[in-house]
Amino acid sequence: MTDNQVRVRFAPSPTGKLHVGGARTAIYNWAYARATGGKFILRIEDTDPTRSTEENTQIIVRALRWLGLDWDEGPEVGGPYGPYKQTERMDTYKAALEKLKAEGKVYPCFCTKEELDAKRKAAEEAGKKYTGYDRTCRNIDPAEAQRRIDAGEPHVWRLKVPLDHAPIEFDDAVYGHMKFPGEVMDDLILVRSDGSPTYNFAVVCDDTNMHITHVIRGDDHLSNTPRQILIYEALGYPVPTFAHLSMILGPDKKKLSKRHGATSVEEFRDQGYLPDTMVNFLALLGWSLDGETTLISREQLCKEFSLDRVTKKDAIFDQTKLDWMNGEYIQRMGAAAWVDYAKPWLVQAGATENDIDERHDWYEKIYPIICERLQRFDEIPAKLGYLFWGPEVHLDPASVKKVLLKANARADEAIQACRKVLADESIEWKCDPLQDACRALCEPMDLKPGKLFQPLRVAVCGNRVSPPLFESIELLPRKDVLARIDETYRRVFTDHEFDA
RNA sequence: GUCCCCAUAGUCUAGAGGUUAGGACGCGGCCCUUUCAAGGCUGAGACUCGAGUUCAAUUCUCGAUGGGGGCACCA
Repeated sequence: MTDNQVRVRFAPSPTGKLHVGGARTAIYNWAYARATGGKFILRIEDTDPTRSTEENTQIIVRALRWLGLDWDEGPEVGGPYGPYKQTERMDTYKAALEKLKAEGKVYPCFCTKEELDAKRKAAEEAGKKYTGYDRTCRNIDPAEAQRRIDAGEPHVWRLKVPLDHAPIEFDDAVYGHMKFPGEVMDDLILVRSDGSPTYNFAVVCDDTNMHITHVIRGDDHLSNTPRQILIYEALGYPVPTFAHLSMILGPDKKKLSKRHGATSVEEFRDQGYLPDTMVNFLALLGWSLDGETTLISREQLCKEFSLDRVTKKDAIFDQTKLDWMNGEYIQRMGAAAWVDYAKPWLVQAGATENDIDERHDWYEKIYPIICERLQRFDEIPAKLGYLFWGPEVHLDPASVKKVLLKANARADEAIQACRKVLADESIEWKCDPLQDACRALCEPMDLKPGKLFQPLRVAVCGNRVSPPLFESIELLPRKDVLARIDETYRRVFTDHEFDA
């Protein structure tokens, strides 16, 4: 390890999917490491056996990979300070506990969870403030304690917090100088009765052993920090720099949760947001480059990110802005990348994977007509389905009524006139010549362009709203276009299917 | 209850002891236009409140209010 090199970590607990708040924490850690030439470490905090699963670990790792984050040490890549899963580091916590035992800085506590819960409840009901553990077991005679341990009585190990400890102070890289009164710190549990370390204990051990220099994490840990500092002090370890990040809230200013809709990276991926969008959006939710920049590349982020421009204010997750941003990225991604990324949704629209692979060029021609009217990839089936109908047309009843059956619209005439032009094989099957030839009908027929083209649009695309008409026609085979027109004419004007 | 944090338009944010308080999303209007978009122009919209410091406070201090988080053998 190089002296003074920044070492940061993202330490998720695998109890669920990767939440966007966690994702932002990961991005900030990653960007900070990249901006400072430091190391970014991924550590899995799986000490809670009831909620942690290997499957969740994989989900989180996959989500981080999808976002395009890479770590220098951690699962899948290894590193000099492994293992990078807490359940595999039990011996290190045990060693730390032994050290504290030897120095008399911890004591065994035989109070059961039930007793503690009862005391807490009683205090609350009596209207008194609960001030933490009452230190009942702190004064048990050591010999007596040992006898009870030897007898197999369940016990936890608590930190013997120095009585009348001075206020605990530290400088947070985001919040500035922090000061917590020492007397509110109770003797927190370091090791549970099953021998496993608690979060606060494991984090301190790991961050020290992994030589973490900056702990960048959620604001919900701010109040834990003084407790952890107590542990650092007891262990005689150097205290890292802390940087706490504000929370991400839902539109109702409550902690972002399922009832607000999508909350996990995975869900946003499935809705058709690009990784670049997510990184950009999350990066700027609580950090700014200059107040002007709204679109920022990974490269720039990795170059310019700094902790001193992180805001302290909680941020509301605004999916409308995310939609806009994703649209911007779609417009910039280019045809080839678009086709590759759009594959699953194109298949939903009616394409087949084989066809996409074999006729990639054709699919790339869709991009120019759709890229500026797409914000999410999951809009593809609805917006591009008509390209995959073959000779059939799925007529939208409302569009038929508004455009084809509108009184005095002369839609039947318009359709037939356009059909004649489109059937003329002397006209090249290209957007411009076809469009020009159809447009030439306007004057002799005394029809405004809209009156001529909208009926055709419905007949070909099935809907009065669609991507550009003649660009679409060019993408379709002539026989299919004519078949659709014929079908529309028959159903609407001959069979009167939509009259009722 | 207690400890801690936060406070610029609906949202994300920039900002300085004296600014016409800047940008972006969204919203309104106009232009463009065969639909929808995109694009261009344009409009409305903010410093939570109350004291104090100061020639001057939205910016500094204190208080109030509002919002958030912690106080577990969860992380």
